[in-house]
Amino acid sequence: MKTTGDQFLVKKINKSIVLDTIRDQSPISRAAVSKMTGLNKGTVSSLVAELINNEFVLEIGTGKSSGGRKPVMLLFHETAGYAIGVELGVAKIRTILTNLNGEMVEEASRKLARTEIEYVTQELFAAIQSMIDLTPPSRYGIVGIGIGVPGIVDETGRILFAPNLQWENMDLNALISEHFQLPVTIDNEANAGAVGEQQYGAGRDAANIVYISVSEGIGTGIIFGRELFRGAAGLSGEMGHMTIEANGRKCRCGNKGCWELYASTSSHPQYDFDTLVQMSASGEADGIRGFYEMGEYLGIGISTIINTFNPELIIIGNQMMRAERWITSAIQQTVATRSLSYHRKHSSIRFAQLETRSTLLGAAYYAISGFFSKDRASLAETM
Amino acid sequence: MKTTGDQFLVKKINKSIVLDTIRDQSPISRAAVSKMTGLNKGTVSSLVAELINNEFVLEIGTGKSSGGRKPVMLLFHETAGYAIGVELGVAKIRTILTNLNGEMVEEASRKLARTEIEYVTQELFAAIQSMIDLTPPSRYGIVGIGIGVPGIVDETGRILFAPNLQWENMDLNALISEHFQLPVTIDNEANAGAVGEQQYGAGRDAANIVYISVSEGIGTGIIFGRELFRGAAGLSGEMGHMTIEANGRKCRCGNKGCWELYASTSSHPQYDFDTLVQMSASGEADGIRGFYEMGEYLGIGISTIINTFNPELIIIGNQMMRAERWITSAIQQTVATRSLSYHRKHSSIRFAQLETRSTLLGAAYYAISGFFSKDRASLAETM
DNA sequence: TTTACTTAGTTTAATCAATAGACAAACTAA
DNA sequence: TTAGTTTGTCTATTGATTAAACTAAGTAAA
Repeated sequence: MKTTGDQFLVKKINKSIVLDTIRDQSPISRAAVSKMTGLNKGTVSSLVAELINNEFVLEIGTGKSSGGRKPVMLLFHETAGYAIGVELGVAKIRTILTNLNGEMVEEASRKLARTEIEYVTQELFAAIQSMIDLTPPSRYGIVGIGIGVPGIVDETGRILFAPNLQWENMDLNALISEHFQLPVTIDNEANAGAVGEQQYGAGRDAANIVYISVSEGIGTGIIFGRELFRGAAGLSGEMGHMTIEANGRKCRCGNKGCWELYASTSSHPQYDFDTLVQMSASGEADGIRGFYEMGEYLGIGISTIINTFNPELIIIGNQMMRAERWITSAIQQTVATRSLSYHRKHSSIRFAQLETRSTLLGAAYYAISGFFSKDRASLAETM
Repeated sequence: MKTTGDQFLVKKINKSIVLDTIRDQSPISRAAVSKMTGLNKGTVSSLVAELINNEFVLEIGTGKSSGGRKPVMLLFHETAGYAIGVELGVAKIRTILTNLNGEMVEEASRKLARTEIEYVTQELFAAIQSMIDLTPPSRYGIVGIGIGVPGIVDETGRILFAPNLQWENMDLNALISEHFQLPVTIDNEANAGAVGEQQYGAGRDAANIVYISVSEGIGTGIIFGRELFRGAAGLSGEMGHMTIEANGRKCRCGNKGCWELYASTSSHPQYDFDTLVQMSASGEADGIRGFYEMGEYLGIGISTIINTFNPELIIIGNQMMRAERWITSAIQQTVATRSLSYHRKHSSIRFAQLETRSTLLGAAYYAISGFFSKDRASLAETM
């Protein structure tokens, strides 16, 4: 059943437009919000009054006059609540605490000695609890927890398969949300990274982004029309397993010639990634050649992505960023020869701006956006 | 500037929900519409009254009582207007006339002797005019023209590049819409085919579809969340040029090892497509083997599509449909070994249900949906 | 035939959100 | 001092939905 329209829907739409405008443009006056949104001045006044009442917006005194009465400047109240972002890796758990603007206020990391579920969940509980303990007092407190994991996650937050952790079919979402009694969002590490870069990093102005997380495997997060794409079952974006050599090496996924066998950090036949970085940094030809070849293969996959999606922006993130200066030209050259010219003109390639925090900040954003997009029933309570 | 909410928006939303419900479920009573949509009985009554007034809906007498007053059954008035769908091919122009339900009422085809722009546009004008001449009288007449073309089209309907017609950068939309003074939508043939199958064919219940148009090249139309995906500049879906052999044959697009070099109807090194069909039909091993290999390569690309998009449905259309019985098992087997099991479970592969009319019906649907989704300003005039 | 009960559809009064426009407040500039 | 401008609030109006009453028109059982 489609949601029908009524006045509550109208108010919800307009209230979130006003709040978004204030958040993006603050400090801003009521009059300016009215002009920008096209909403009537009176409407803006009344919605702002409610937002102030709920502490989502603050007045911070008058601004400069432009020939008439001085405007009262409004600010998004970024510390009315906090969000927790978690990145569950194979060897460590990283956590951050952000305000409602996605600005980091605390950060921590703890090593994981093993990968058994019981041990890891205990460590997760402890890591999250320590962030909660560090949270300053605020109106809404912790508004939610977002978690990025290295594996396939369905739409409900169940981890279907995490090869590196050797987990299968595990309902992490239920576990965490029951323990902390807070809203929890769990997603693939690449999806979270894509969202992080889109909200706070290299993709802030782009509507269509493909984020490529390159480490031991290759994961992708696809954003269309400013929204993360999820396939039929919430799965998607496993482009690391697209075929680029029809009769290439065998992959553990069952396929042959998968992209990640040729372009991930573990794809070099001889040296591991750390060694390659060291060699290249000290100018050794073998290292530089190794990265050049990886860059070419990355370019092959990126060309397919450009022809398929024609995204405004392709962002390369995760471990492979450390090789930026040795792979960039190989990628660019390969893409220049292999992608369709009409598409290439509209696509550019960049490296992640948030460096190693794309996933963490994206995870925190899941919690923040979940808080602000609650459905009508729960909105009525808080807003 | 985001569209803000007001009561006109609410009415527009609800009116289109009511109309959609009647169209999908007709014949249906007002009471049933109210139950299905959750809208108040009075609201439904008043919206239906307006729809009847505008001849979008008809009353067709009473239905069966279920223990009380007999319901008045409502019907979507499918002949209140007509749409024209056009498929511009290399050797011919095909045209159909449909009612507002996308049901074909006229069909025609005319051969193209040459591909020069002047000649082809004259033929297009004549082909469309002959459909207009055949249109029965109705309240709204021809509501629009949709055209599917073999090439890259931008969001405004400008043909950027049509290799088979040898056209470049041509504003076909302006040409046609000025000549007939009607709304015109122009899109790539594969996108139109995807929309056709989604609305009227194999994909009617699916939200996420990838339509693969396989003829001399391979084009794809991607539908997410019941909406056609368009990339940054309205371009997208040129998956025929994804790399499946990193060092494969040279393609005219500049890339090497493009999918369409191995899996299109023109990909056999020795025989042309018609010959292969004939050979296979008469049981010749060479023909059957040829199709088996094509099926394998199709399967390779489809596996990548499954891993990338995890669509509910993959639809194979256009010329390659004629080889359905010889390629199906090769495709299925290849996909079974090459795609990720978690994704494969949620994806199924079918052939186009509208046969050779996917593109034509999709093009007509562009015109119909354009008519029903006019913006508020023009809606006020007609509705 | 009568009576009780159902279902369909309309009408009416109430609610509520946005809007236009009047108005007050506070400022600039001549 | 005065005229004009900008900001923000207040008020009456509009219009869409809704709940609930009401009318219409049937079924079913005593």
